[in-house]
Amino acid sequence: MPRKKQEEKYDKILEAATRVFAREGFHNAKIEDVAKEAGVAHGTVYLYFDGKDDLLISIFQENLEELVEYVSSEVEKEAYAEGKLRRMISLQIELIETNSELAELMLVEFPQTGKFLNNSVINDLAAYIDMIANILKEGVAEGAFDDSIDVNVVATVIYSGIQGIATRWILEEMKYPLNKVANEISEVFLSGIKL
Amino acid sequence: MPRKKQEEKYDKILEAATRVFAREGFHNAKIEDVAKEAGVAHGTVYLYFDGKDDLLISIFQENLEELVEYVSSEVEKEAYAEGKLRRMISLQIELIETNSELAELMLVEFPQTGKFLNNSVINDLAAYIDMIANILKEGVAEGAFDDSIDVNVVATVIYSGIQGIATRWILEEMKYPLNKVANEISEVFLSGIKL
Amino acid sequence: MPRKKQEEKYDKILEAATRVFAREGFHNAKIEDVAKEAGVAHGTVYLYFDGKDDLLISIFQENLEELVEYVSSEVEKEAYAEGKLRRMISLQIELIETNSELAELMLVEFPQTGKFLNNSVINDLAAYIDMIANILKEGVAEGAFDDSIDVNVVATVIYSGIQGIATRWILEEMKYPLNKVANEISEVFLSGIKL
Amino acid sequence: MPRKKQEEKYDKILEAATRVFAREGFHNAKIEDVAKEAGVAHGTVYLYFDGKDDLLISIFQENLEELVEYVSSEVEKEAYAEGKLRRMISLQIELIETNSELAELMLVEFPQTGKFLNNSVINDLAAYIDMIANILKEGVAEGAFDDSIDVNVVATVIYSGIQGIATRWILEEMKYPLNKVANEISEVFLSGIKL
DNA sequence: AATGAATGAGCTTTCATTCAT
DNA sequence: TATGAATGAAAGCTCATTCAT
Repeated sequence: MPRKKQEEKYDKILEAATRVFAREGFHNAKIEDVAKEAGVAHGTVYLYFDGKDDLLISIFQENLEELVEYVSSEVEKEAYAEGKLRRMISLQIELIETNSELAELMLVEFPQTGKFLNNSVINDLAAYIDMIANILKEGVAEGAFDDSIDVNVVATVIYSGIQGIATRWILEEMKYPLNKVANEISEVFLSGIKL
Repeated sequence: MPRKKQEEKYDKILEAATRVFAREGFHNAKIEDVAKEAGVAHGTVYLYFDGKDDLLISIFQENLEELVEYVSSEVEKEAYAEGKLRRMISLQIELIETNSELAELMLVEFPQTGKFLNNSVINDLAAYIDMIANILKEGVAEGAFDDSIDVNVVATVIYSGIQGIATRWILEEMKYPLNKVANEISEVFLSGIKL
Repeated sequence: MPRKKQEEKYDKILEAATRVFAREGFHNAKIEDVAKEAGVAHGTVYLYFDGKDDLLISIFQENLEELVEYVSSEVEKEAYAEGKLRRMISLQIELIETNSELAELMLVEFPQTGKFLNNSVINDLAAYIDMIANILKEGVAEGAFDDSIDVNVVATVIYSGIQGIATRWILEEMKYPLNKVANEISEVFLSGIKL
Repeated sequence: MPRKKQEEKYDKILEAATRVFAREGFHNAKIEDVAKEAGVAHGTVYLYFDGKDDLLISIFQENLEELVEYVSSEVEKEAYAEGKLRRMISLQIELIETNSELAELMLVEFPQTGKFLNNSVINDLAAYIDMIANILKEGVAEGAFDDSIDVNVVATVIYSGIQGIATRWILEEMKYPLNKVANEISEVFLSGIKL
């Protein structure tokens, strides 16, 4: 499997796959479609990836890692937990809006196919929720958040709330701007957990 | 007279399909599997349903309708919005736990396949969220809930939060009892919107 | 995999495969060709066989067994080893001539593909050579054959001599009648081992 | 000057192909494997050969020619037909044992693929059998061999007997030393045809 | 109504071959 | 000469669907 100079092509195929899988759904998508979208012959896809499954797993891995890193670093710019949580939520919403194909794959395709694939992806997802849980713990330590909450459950609810909003938005074909709701969500959750 | 027999078989196939689709995933599942699970020949499936897609749509429709009806009627037993919301949340969680295969289908398979299918299902889902939105409106009218909230967004967040918790629970293979979290969720959201 | 009433189709496909594999060579032959030759759709082949390999193995097994049985019983009609050996050789030659496609498969395709397949077939072949060795042993016991011969080596040489003659005959596209040489072969070997 | 280098690579590839084809079987072998075994890029193979088929044909031709020449010259060192035949048989066995990969290709792969290839190879094989037939003719002329034999049939049987022994030896994965059987074979055939 | 044998479109994947470098 | 990335024909196999019984 070539890499290096040819990372260019590797990336091109991966991006094409992201678009095609999001558009057609993983199972409906054909390798041929991905190849066409990437402007290569379908055989070329197999030079860079082990097959259709590997393509999907690679998309998840390449992007989740990057995402967690980016959001983590951004969030650290805020001094207090409340700010961190707001930042995280708006960042997340923003990313979904900017990168809706990837989001669609993550939110809509992943649950369906994830079960049958390598679960390193599940671990990456867990890392993301852990990040939220850590913000909540900080808030509790700061004395800003209610200490009776179960941080893991609430973290999951927050993650899921965003995910759900985004999923709905995607299924409703992105008819309205998503960023407006970031504040609304932040308010609901913050009122819900602030002392 | 044969009517009874027929409906019996219709239901048997539908239930078998629910189980098989949840277990294998819609795309991986074979009509043959569904037929075997239902104890009929695979040809028989086509006497009751138009095909694989119709089977999935039928599952969604039959159950969503029933669900909305049941939850609506239960919720009406409560006098105030807060009680209604608590009731709705715990009922929803309970149903997911009791009927995890159906829930899995709704939460995990639907988003993936729903897009490509008849969107009457999307309308049914919308009806469910509307029901939540109506509870919220009542709460605002009662003066119990913050009137600055956008009831549609919050309804979606609540719906999604539950959905998300459940999805995670399903993907983590139902390792812990779900009902414990119903209260936690109710508290978060109610604190978040109560005056 | 259906059987029973449909053994008819099972046989039809097996015979078609024998012809096609002999004609095209196992590796060059396409399932499609076999299906066409049998007058069925290519999918049907998979109802009766697990795949291309299974088709080849099945041909070997179905026929070798039958062959060993038939030749054994025929040979037993002779009282003495010399007669048995003559009978075996002429029978073998005759069968090859009558059933040249099968013979071709056995002699030409098997060695190439056999290595990579299930070796129950190799055992069946061994059974055949054992049968020859047993005739030789009888001859030695009768005092008719030279007791200094290694029966296993000679049995293999006899088997191979026939096989080789047949292979050559097949590769030269069956230009001359094979049965004429049966006697010649018998003479060579019998003179070679008779006292 | 580059001539030397070139021929070196030609030979290196040919030898690599012999090994790989014998090990994997012609159809299972990949040009990539041959190239790797020869220590060149797979594109390079096409600078020296027209393709996969040409590679196989070239192996046959290069080696058969050499073989016939070598055996002929060796055989001529014997004065009488009987000696020539013994010499030929033991030489043949020895060569097979020494050069088992090539032998495997000749004996196991050739019949399968030979049919579909250029038949100059078949002619070379015929030349080899002719050589045996000529020895037999000499023997008859010397008055040493039975003049009632059909020299062509017997030549083929002898050739095939050796071939068969060798094939069996190869398929049984060379578990026993082959040279022991050379004498045995010679005895059987010589007793069979000597007066 | 029920069956299940048969169909064949359509997919993934492999790999001999080409050709720009 | 040598390379190896790229190509795309070709093949095996699956399974939703049909339909004769």
